[in-house]
Amino acid sequence: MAARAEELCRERSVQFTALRREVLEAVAASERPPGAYDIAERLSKPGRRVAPVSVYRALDFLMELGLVHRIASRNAFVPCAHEHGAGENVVFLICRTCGGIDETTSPEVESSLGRTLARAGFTPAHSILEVEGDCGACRTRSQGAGRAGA
Amino acid sequence: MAARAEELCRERSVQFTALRREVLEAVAASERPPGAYDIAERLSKPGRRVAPVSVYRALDFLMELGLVHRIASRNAFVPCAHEHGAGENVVFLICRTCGGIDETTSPEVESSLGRTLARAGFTPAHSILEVEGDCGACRTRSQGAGRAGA
DNA sequence: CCGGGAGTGATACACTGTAACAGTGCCGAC
DNA sequence: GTCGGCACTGTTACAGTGTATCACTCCCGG
Repeated sequence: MAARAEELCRERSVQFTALRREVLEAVAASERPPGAYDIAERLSKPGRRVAPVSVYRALDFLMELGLVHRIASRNAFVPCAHEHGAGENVVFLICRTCGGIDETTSPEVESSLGRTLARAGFTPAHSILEVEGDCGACRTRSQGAGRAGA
Repeated sequence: MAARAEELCRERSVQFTALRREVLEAVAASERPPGAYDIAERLSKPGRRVAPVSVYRALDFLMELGLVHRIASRNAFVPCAHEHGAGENVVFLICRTCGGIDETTSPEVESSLGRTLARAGFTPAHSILEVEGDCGACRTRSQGAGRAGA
């Protein structure tokens, strides 16, 4: 993850600083997509306080690079699971049971959305597609209940 | 707008109170999609203060009925422009120039999204699709500039 | 009259995000 | 080497968004 970030930063001649790496790692390491304040708390230790505003700046930077996505419906952040550049359409699958967020792309959705927008005379710059529901793992787990081992 | 709301409330045996009507009308009357605090301010007059919390309650109620939608990327609310019930998929077109938000539906997008989700083993409960860009009116206006009359 | 539920008012608070300014370190110009 | 500029981070303060909690009213049925 950090390796790709470094590469991207070299390409664009921007700095991949320690704080930015730490924020990226914090996002990547979290079970559930953390909020900015969660990240700030996580990075703060006795003797070193990371303010939310610093986290926001790092997150903005990482989002610019497409390394992190923002989940608008949750005010949370997820590491980008693919290697798409910024600007590509992503579908976020938000599990309301486990709280996990998966990411997928769909050329099919993208093209049909493109047609719909064209029909409406709308020029898209950027879109958000978030679906809340139940992920396969959680559904299986709840159906196989009663003996839902470990 | 209010007529349809009253009908819906009768059907479901819930109350369409004065406050709820006022909030609905405030949302419908706004040029730009207002935030909850905007609505609260709008409904407050000397001698009568409507607290944001009351507005939120009314908005929750109205969203339940599908009369109002929440724009997650803007923390704003729009009146529902269609007569779909809750649960139907809607695409929001957010113009970054005029700030207006248009609403459309697309069975095409809906079905392709459905297939994508099925492929991912994900059971959707509810989805958010918001596109930011330029609406036709604004694009025309900026291109026809220089003589952009009234 | 009494009890209970729905709705609202009011206050306080938690959470999310931004503005503004100061300090630091790096790097090129001189 | 020193100066000045730039990018980055720290710090404080604040604006904006949303929720918890309790009190009160109103209505309605017993």
